[in-house]
Amino acid sequence: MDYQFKDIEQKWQQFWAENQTFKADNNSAKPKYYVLDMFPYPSGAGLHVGHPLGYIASDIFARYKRLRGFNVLHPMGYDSFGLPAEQYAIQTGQHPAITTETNIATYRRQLDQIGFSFDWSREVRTSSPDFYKWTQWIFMQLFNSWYNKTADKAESIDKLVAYFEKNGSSGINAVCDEDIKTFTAAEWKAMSNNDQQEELLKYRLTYLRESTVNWCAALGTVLANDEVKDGFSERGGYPVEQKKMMQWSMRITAYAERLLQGLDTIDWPEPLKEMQRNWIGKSVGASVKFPIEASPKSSPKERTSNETGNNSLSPGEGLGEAIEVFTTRVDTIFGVTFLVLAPEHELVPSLTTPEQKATVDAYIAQSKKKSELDRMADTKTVSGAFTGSYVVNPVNNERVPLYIADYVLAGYGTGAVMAVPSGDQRDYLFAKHFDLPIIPIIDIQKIETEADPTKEGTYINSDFMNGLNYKDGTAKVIEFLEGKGAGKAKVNFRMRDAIFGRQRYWGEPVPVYFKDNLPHLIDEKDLPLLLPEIDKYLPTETGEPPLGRATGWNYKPHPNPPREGGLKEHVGAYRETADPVYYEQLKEFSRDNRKQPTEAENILWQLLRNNQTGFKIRRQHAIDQFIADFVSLEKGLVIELDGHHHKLNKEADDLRTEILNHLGFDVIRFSNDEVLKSPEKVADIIKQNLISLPERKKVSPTGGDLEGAAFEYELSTMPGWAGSSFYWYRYMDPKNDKEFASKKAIAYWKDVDLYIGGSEHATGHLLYSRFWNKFLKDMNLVVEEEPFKKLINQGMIQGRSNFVYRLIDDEGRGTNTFVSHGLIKQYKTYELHVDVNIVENDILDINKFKQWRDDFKDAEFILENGKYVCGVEIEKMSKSKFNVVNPDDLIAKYGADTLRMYEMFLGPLEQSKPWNTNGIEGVFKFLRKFWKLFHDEQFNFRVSEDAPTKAELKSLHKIIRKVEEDVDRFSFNTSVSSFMIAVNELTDLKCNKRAILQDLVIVLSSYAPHICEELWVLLGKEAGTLSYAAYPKFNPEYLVEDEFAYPISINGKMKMNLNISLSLDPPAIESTVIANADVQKYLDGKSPKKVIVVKGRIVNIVV
RNA sequence: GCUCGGGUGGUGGAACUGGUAGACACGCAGGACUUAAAAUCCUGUUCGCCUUAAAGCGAGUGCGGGUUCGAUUCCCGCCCCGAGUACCA
Repeated sequence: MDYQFKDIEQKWQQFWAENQTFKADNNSAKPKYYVLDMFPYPSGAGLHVGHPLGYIASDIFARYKRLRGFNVLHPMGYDSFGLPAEQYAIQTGQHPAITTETNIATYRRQLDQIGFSFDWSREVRTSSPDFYKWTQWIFMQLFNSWYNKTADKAESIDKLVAYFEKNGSSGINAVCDEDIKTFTAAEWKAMSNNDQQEELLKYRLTYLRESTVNWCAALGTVLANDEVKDGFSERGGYPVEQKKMMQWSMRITAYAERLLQGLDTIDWPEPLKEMQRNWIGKSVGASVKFPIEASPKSSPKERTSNETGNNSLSPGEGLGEAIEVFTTRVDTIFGVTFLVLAPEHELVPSLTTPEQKATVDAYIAQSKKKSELDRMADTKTVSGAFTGSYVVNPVNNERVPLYIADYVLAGYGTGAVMAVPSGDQRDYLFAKHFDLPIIPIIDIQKIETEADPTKEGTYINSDFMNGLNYKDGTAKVIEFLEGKGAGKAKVNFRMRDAIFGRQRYWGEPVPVYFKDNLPHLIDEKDLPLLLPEIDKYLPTETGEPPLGRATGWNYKPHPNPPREGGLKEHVGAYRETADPVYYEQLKEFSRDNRKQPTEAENILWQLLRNNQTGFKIRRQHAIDQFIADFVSLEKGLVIELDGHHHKLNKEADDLRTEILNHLGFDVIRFSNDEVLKSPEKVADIIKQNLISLPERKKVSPTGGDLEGAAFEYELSTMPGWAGSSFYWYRYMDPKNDKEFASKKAIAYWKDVDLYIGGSEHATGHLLYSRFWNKFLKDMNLVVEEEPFKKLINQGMIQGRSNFVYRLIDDEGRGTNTFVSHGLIKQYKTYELHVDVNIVENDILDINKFKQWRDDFKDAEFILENGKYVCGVEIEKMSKSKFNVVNPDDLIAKYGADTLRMYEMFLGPLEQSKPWNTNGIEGVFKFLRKFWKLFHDEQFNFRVSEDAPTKAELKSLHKIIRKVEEDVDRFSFNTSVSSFMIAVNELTDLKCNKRAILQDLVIVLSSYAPHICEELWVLLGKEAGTLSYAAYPKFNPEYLVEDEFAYPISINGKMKMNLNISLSLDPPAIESTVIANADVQKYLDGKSPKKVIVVKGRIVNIVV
């Protein structure tokens, strides 16, 4: 039979699935090899031909490693939390879990038909509770840890507490917030528990703090720095503004240095490492304090210079009395002629003199108005304002005027710079603009037209530094500043702590509840904290995140220590945690209220009492800080009756409803009039409501009885990168419900040996993953410092768009006539994207075009040479450009083996390139040719048992070695070419010998697994054994030649080839060559000056 | 601006540590088979010149220079394309 790829591929895909051929074993004597792909977000659009590129490469590699005797872990899963499913949910009301499920099914189908050797028994999904349980668990470990700089690792927060108890805060060397308190051991012990918790939060590796965040109103969420590009959201391109919000953050900055150093130990593409280095942004310099001149309100003129000296504060006296700057050129400090603060700097208001207030306020207002983008685009215009205040230069006690300007960024360093106009171009321009002095401080500096940042030469105008060079000068000035307490050497990082909350629904809930406004972890036993159901995927009316809509979603802390005894246990739990005095008061109010019901209340009560609705209803019942008119605790329904005055009170009522919602109650309201008019109708509505409501899930403890206040959960969810920051460990032991992966599994698989994915994750996923990995290492939960030893970025596959050209008539309207690309210069036309699937080799299929869209039904064409030629452009592959090529179509036409090989054949894996289907025929022909080697003219399987010839063995062993070399350096495209060469050679040799073909099947099987499995069985082997066959051993003897056709060049120009025995030495070769008649002809009587002979390579004659 | 990639036929691309530039494939042209088409097979295909032909000559890896017997490969300067990043003090 001819090559029937459809049957063959289906058959083997089914076989692999049924026999779990690629299931990896956690117990194996074989060496391990972990090949990982960046798992996809399952989007609604499905896969296009760009997606599988990396998967094919990693699959070839994984299959190859199996042949080489490795125990290969090659899993796949889905990063299935994320925005698109949620946006879709907002538009359609479809639950994101359903959308996600559907999309995953499509992905799975598409992946399966490409024939990947994934171990599907290990599939993970970040959105499934048994996965995100561990995301939450790791979050808890981070919360329970702090970073000990002395030990240079994360440690348990208990250790910090123990230290505080013993030594107070002195001597602690931690990565923490800036506003930490200093206290003694006794003071610590005297603190209330809440105060202690508040202080500890400043040390925890994940913490809650008011931070400036990137707020994207359109998406309704904050975004991480890496999710913002040029002031717009990376997803969707919506504007992003800076906003202060209470936010969860991860103290990734604790790991800045280790993240930087680790880059030198891993085999990653240099550009990617460079991106991470830039992102971390380490700069070595010094921090210097410039004391603020006393009494900024008095006019500077009133003081003498003598006073200035006296008034200068001794540095380091405390915050607010000096301005701290960070500089990488502390050696230029004698050139400081002004200081500049960011307009947002917190000291600006207090340092602005009354005379300057109007100017400063105007400037701040103006710079606030400028969008982030304007601010970046407009780097030429100099702008700023004088505050009226002065600071003192600590090295020479000179008065230095203090300005604000938006070229200083609040977010970097201290938000303040010491300006040295002679050395910094921005400072130079600023000084020119405001007519400030420019002092040269290095002898060779040239500052007539611009700043000169040179480090060469020696210092001038620099007092004690005069005459010194850069290195000595820097050391000297730091020594001076340290002696005076005015500064010290400092390393600064650009990287900020990562914001860890999103005001979104479709993400991991944060396992935290609030008590007295302080966050507390839920009990580990209560993991996973499930994502609750909500009615709409939108923020609440009060602007809370969508989780605020969840009813009955509250945390009940476990009594501590646990006690037996039903209700009383819960009462006790509440009493420990809530304000008992207030609650008692509330209960009294309730009792009073019950005695004095309004008319409406009374009428309704008669219809609700004694389970008349089928449910127990209480009246005037205290819940949290409120008293509900009526309530069913069982169903969580609060019924409120509003008098007229309530209308005036709408805001307070809404708030109350909101809080009750948080506590798990639905609220329905009736007016007194409604009840008085038809009480039965109201009672019936209440009954219907009760029936339709589900049971309240969480029964919350309160005082008097079981119901009432419980603790609110955190309402943000985790960001998209949470689950992907450890998922590679979960694959090692995906079903484990005791640990995220067992110690044993981690000890065996250790880390990822090869990781393939796109470079778009450079500063997001790949940085966060390294951070979590280092943390897990510190906690002794994993064994390697770096998670991904070797990483390869596959290039982007761009789309190749085709265009047709529509003729424009005299009135400028589009006609229904289309002009071929070669002729468009002679006509007035405009271009239209045309579906690339109805274009072949840039020739439009006119019939398909007419069917493509209704309005083209009667299209006419102006052709060239009888054909309609389309225009071409390289663009991003996207639906709207009609240039998406779907792998399904190609598989249907050519099969998966052809697609796999063609994607590799396209060019080097790491290079970006446009997709072009033009060459795919060649690969398909190759596979048919390969198939034919095993078959006779009538397609009967026929393999000879004869001994192979030397030429056949040579072809085989060439390819054996080539594939070894190519796979090792991830050069898959060159292997494909070599396979073609091998098959061409064997076809020419008419080789159908088992001794050759059987090995060839093994070698090719990682690239084209289906056809090889089929031939393997035809060769009489057991089905399924090919994947674990031994890769043929390369024997160099088969490649040894007796002769070599030496290229003979004269003065470096190749003239001819000469067959010479390889046994000859260079001198013998030389004489053979010179003696040759043809060579003599070229020499034309001249005698050679010099002859270079490289054995087995070349002969070059110089004349 | 800075950092990192990359410029090779009509196209995708190959060429190991400096040693026959253009492998392999697409496309194109011509031919065979066929009533015809598809499929398949064969031949040619860097450019220019010369030639009936065989053959020959010259140029050529973005541009200009250098090192070398010999450079797509190494060095210097420049141009262009792509990616990342940006008042980072």
